[in-house]
Amino acid sequence: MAATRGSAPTIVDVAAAAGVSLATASRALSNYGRVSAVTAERVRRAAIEIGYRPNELARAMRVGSSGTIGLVIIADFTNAFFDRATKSIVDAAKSHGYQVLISNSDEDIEVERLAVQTLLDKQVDGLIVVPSLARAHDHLLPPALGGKPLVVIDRIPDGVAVTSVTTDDRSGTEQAVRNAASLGHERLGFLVSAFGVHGHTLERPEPMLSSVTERVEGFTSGARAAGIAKRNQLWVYSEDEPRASEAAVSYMLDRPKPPTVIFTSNNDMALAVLKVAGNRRLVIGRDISLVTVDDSQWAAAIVPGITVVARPVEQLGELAVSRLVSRISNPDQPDETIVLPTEVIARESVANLKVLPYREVD
Amino acid sequence: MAATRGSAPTIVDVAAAAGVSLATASRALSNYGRVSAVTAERVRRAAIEIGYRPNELARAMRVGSSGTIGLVIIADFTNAFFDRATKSIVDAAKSHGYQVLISNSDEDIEVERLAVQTLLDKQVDGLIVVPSLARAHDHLLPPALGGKPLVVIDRIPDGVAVTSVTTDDRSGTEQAVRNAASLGHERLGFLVSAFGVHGHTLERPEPMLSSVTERVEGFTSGARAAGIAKRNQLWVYSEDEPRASEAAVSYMLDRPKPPTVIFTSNNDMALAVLKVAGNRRLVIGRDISLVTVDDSQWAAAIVPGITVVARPVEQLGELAVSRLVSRISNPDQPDETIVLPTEVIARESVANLKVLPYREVD
DNA sequence: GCAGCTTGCGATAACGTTCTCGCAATCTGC
DNA sequence: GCAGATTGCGAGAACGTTATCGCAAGCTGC
Repeated sequence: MAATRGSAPTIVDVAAAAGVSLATASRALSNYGRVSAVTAERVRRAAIEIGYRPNELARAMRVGSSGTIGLVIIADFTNAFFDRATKSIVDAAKSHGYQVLISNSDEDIEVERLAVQTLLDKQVDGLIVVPSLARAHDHLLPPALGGKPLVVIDRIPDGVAVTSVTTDDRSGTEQAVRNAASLGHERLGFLVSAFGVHGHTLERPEPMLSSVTERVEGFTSGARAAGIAKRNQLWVYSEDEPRASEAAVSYMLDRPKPPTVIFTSNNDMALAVLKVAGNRRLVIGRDISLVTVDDSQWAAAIVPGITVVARPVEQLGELAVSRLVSRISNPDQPDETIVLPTEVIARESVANLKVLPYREVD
Repeated sequence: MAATRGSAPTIVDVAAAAGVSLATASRALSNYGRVSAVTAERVRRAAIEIGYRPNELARAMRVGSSGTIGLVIIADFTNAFFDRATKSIVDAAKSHGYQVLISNSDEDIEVERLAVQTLLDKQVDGLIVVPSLARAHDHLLPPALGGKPLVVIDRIPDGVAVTSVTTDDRSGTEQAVRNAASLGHERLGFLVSAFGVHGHTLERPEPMLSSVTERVEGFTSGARAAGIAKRNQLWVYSEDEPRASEAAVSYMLDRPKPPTVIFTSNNDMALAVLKVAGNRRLVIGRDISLVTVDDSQWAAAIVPGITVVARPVEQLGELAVSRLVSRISNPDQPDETIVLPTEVIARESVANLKVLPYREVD
C-alpha cells in the first residue's frame, strides 16, 4: 500500500508496478496520447494500489502554471473586509481549480512590495491585491509582474491601468447622507479614516485611498443635494487607531454645536463612536446618530441596529477571482473596471428628528 | 534590463551574462561551494542587471521543501477566530520564512479531507488544521500525511496522537460561571453550539467538538462550585445558524422561570441573544445577562460591554506555526499538547443582582 | 502481397534549480 | 623546485513531471 521506499511513490513506481514505461504511465494517468484501454486501466489500478499522488510542484514546473493565485490583503479585523473577502476568494478560487497563497500587507507599501515579489517567486498564476497606498506602486506595473495578471480590489491605485473590482461607495454614502437629512439631520459629522496622519486633524491629508475618496465625494454630493451648508458639516480625519479615533469623536461631541449624526468611513471609526458615546452615557439613535460603511453581524444584532452602507464583499471576491482566472487563460484582454452597487440598510442608529426632536447634549 | 527572450530570465541567462557556467552562477547566488570573490560579485551584478529572480518552484523541487505550509480552517465570521487566527498564522509563517496556502473546510469533514489532500499534493512542508469533526479523521493520521508534520488548533480530534495548540476554555468558562454566581445569579442558561442538530434541542448530541466539550465541562464544574443545582440550569443545544439559535434563545426566555444569565458557547449564539433581547425590549445587563466565549472589538465597544471568556487567539496562531516549523526541521519530536490560558474579561453585560435585584420579565 | 497508415508504447528531452565530481591551475611546505 | 594540498570552475546528474519523437507491430487498400 505505502511506497516500499522511504519517500512518496512517483510515477516511475507506478510504471514499475504496472509493468509499463514511465511514458505510458504518464499517458494513462493524465490521459493524453495513445494508450490501450486495458493498459490504461492497469496503470490506474497500480496508481491507486501503491497510493500514488502526482507531485503538483513537478507538474507545475513542467506545464508552466502552478494552479495557485496570490492574495495580498490588509488584515484589519473590525471592517470585516479581510475575512469576508478572504473567504470568498479562497472558495471561489477552489471552485475554479486554484489554491490561494495569502499574504498580509498590514497597509505597509514596502511589505506589500515584498509580498508581491515573494508570491511571484513562488510562481503564482495571478495576483489579487488590495493596494495599500494610492501612490508608489511600481511593483503593480506589468514589468514588475513579469506578465502575470493582476486584479486589484477595494481600492484603485492612481494612474495605473489595471483591472479592478470595487464597490460604489460614492453613491452608497450619498444615499446615506440624503436619508439622514430626510430624517431631519441638519448638522453632519464625518469621521474619515486617513493614512499618514497622527491623531486627528481637520485638514484633508493627501493622498487618500481611492475607496476613502469615494466616500468623501459621496458625502459631499449627498450634503449638497440635501442643501446642507459646509458650515454645518464637521469633517475630522483620524488615524486608524482606536485611541486616535476616540479622541476625534470626543472632539466632535465637544463642539458647541455638535453634529446630530456622525458618518464614519469604516467600522473602526464606528466602534470609536459607540465607545465614546457609551462612556458619555449618550444613547445611539437618540442622543447621537451613527452611520457607517460595511455591514456586519454585530451591526445588525445590537440595539440599536446600526444603519450601514452595505458593500457586496463576497460578490467582490468572487468577481475578482473570476476576472483573474479569465485573464490567466487569456492574457490579452483589455482591462476592466468593475464597480459593484452598494446599498443603504436603514436601522435604528439614525434618530428620526422629525418625530423625536434633537435634545441638546448637556 | 528585462530578459531579451520572451519569458523570465533563468540562471543560465545570468551565467551567460556573467560569462560563467551555470554551476558557478548557482554557487555565487546561493553561496555554497567555492567561488572567487570577484566572480561572485560579477554574477550578482549580472543577476540584478537582467532582473533575475530564482524560480522557487524549481528550487523547491530540487531541495524537497517548498517553503509553504498549508492551513485548513473554518471560515466562520462572527467568532473572530478565522480572521485573528489566519492573520497571526500568516504573519508568523512569514517571519519563519514560510508562505501560507489557505483552504476553507466550512466545517465539512469531506471538504477538509479533500483540502488536506490538495495541499499535500502541492507539497506543503506541514499543515495546520482546525479539525471540523471529533471523529472520522483518517486523513489526519500520519500515513495519510505522507510524513508531513501536522499541528491541530482550537480543537483536538478524539484518539489521535497529534501536536495540538488549544485554549483552556474549560477553566475560562468555569471562572465565568463562578463570577456570575458571585453577582447573585442563581438560574443559569447555557446555549451550546452543536453540530448535527437541527434547530435546537435539550438533549446532548454526540459527538461534540472538543472545544465545546471543554466549555460544557467548565460550565458544569463552575455551577457545582457555586452550588447551583441542575434544576436551576437550562441547557439548550442549537444548530449554529441564526434562525435556529434565535429560536433557542426565545425558548429559554419563554420558560416560566427563565435564566437570569445566558452563557453562550460562541459569538454566533451571543449575537442571537442580543437580537432576541433587542426585539423583546429586554436590556442586556439589566433584564437579562450575557456571557460569551471569545472577545472582539464590538463586544468591548457596545453598550453594555459584553463579559467574555477571552482566548489568546494570536498567541495560539503563533505557537502553532512555531511548533510546526520546529517539527518540519526536526520531524522526530514527541507530540506536544499545548493549552493556553484564557481570561474572563468582566464588562457590564452581567447584572449585579446583589445591587439591582432581578426583575421578573413581563 | 506490398506500400502506406494507424496503433501502442519506450526512449528521451525538456522545465529551472541544487549539488556532487573531477580536473586544471594555483598555492603551500621543505 | 617538486610532491601534495587547495582553489576555482565546468560538466552533468538529479528532483518528478509532461510531451515529443521514433519505432515495431498490426492493420488497411488495391
